Amino acid sequence: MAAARGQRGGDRDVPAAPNAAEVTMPIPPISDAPMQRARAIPEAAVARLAVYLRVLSGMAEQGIVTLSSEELAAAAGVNSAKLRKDLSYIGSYGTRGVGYEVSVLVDQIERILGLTRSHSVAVVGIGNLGHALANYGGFPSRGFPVAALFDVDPDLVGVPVGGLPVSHIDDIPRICTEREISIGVIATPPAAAQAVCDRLVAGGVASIVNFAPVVLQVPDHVEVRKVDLAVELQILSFHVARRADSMNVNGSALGNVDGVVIGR
Amino acid sequence: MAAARGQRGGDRDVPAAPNAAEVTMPIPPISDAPMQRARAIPEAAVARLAVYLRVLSGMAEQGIVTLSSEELAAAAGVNSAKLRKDLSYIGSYGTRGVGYEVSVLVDQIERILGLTRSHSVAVVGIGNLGHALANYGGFPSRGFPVAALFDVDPDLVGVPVGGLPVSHIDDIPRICTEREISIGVIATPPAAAQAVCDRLVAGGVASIVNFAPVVLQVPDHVEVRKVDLAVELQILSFHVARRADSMNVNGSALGNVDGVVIGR
DNA sequence: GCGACTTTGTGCATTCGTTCACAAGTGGCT
DNA sequence: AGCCACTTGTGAACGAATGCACAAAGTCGC
Ligand SMILES: NC(=O)c1ccc[n+]([C@@H]2O[C@H](COP(=O)([O-])OP(=O)(O)OC[C@H]3O[C@@H](n4cnc5c(N)ncnc54)[C@H](O)[C@@H]3O)[C@@H](O)[C@H]2O)c1
Ligand SMILES: NC(=O)c1ccc[n+]([C@@H]2O[C@H](COP(=O)([O-])OP(=O)(O)OC[C@H]3O[C@@H](n4cnc5c(N)ncnc54)[C@H](O)[C@@H]3O)[C@@H](O)[C@H]2O)c1
Repeated sequence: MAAARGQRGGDRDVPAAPNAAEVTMPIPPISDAPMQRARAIPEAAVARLAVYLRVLSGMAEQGIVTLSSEELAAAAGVNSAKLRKDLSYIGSYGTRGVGYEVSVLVDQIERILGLTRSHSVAVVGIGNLGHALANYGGFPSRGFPVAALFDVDPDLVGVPVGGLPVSHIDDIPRICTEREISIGVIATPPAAAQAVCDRLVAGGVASIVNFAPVVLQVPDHVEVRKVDLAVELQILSFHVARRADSMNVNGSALGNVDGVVIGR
Repeated sequence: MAAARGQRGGDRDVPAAPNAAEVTMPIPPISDAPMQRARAIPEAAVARLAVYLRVLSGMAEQGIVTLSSEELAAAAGVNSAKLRKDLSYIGSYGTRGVGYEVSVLVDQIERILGLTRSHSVAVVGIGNLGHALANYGGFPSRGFPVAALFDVDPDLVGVPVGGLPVSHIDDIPRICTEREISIGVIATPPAAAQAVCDRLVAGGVASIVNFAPVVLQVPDHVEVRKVDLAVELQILSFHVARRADSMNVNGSALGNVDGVVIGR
């Protein structure tokens, strides 16, 4: 039964077709090519642009006015060629022989990332994690005001968290529509995540960040980014194991109990 | 001054060389090829294996014994060809015409991910997020016991959180070495992250998960996975803006105020 | 035992992303 | 005015990851 697909942000992977239809165009043989179909920015580049933006904001605060791709690249932890190519996707805002003006880059990246308008966020599941998210000041200050909180627990409903009262999950569709929520954050136990996700979608939310360790099934027009701590830890574990293996010239993997890892 | 690189997990990107030296081997012309040098598993596949593992664990609990690549792929939200290729990196454990045995896959994936031994975790920065992490039961139960907590705040030092007393950050190197911490989780304010990271590295920690919105500079042998909420939100914002743009056949982007997005 | 059917495992083409390396601009200095 | 040092922007080569499609390998019913 071909089950719904969706689930954009695999983990550290960059899925291909965003919308299926419309983006790919298998048979464009003759036809008129009207305009260059808004050059696509590689998914991976978008993620890095967000990082550049933060680094640049920090630099702006330090009063830095101009910098070279080499400097920005070092600060962002990437290769300078990659950085220049990333920036080239959004236009040509540098000056050869000089570098980039910080404020110009900030403006342009914000424009591309759609940060010129703010995007209201709803957090669902006000437990340990949900509390942390609701109280976190870093979102509102960056154009992502937390405009709704939801939980199923009657003891929580009505209680203000981070200055905003918690609503009941039954009201998700109505309130999300009313408050024009554009991003939903799921921080419920795994078992509840799919149901919560469905309600968010019913409320018109097309962008979701999911902290629950489950794979959400969503319609095509909805984008899900997964944040999965357990997966992160397991990836690290994999690399640790790998490193240990490659040192295993003489076997005895289990004998190696004195866990000091290269002390430095 | 070539500044330190490092910073493994860009975001949604899959950096190439894990260890630089040792992994690639430019000139293996004649020489004896003893064994096939542990075929490399693509970085992106590793992340998915962790997801398959969780899905499989869930299935095992439901009493499912056998399943096909198609079924597992649907449950994990990926294409079945990709799933089979991912599994093929770790060996051939399926039966043609039948499928895979859940318990076999679970064992094999755990083996590959290095989950046969447990990896002690230290959390640094016991604030909102740190508390949530320290109290979270999902890590210990999956082979990642939280074995140390650190903070700079004197009021917190000594206080037990999730059953474990908080230690002072000055003791990071000593305690990490003593307790054989293999993974460090940074949940401090951004300004403190680099210093904390340095101490973890000094304590022999070679794997780090960083929640602070800063780019950490680490030596080559240390792997950093970044978890960056703000970046996730901005990526979603980008796609929202993009969708809005592509609908803009007749302009008036700002006029579209009745946020209902295809309600469904 | 045999043939029909199912599902794996993988070679291959393709698409996506990174890196190299250099021509083309820019500003400053003489 | 001309030259030089510097830095961008990008074409092109490379490499990684994805998806297709099918042969190989197995099961099941008879
Ligand atoms: N706490 C962490 O550090 C951490 C780390 C990684 C992943 N996670 C994941 O994040 C999620 C939340 O974790 P947590 O530690 O905050 O859990 P928690 O148990 O503290 O909080 C869960 C909250 O969700 C609410 N809830 C339960 N069912 C609900 C429903 N149907 N609709 C709405 N709300 C509902 C509960 O009332 C509770 O307030 C879990 O899926 C967990 O696996 C948490
Ligand atoms: N809370 C969230 O939902 C959230 C979301 C995304 C990112 N983050 C990031 O995670 C980090 C932690 O967020 P938070 O909300 O828990 O912040 P918080 O202010 O609640 O907690 C920070 C903790 O770090 C401690 N600390 C300060 N300096 C330290 C140092 N030098 N060494 C060790 N500990 C130190 C503080 O005492 C405090 O306990 C921040 O970098 C934040 O940007 C948080």
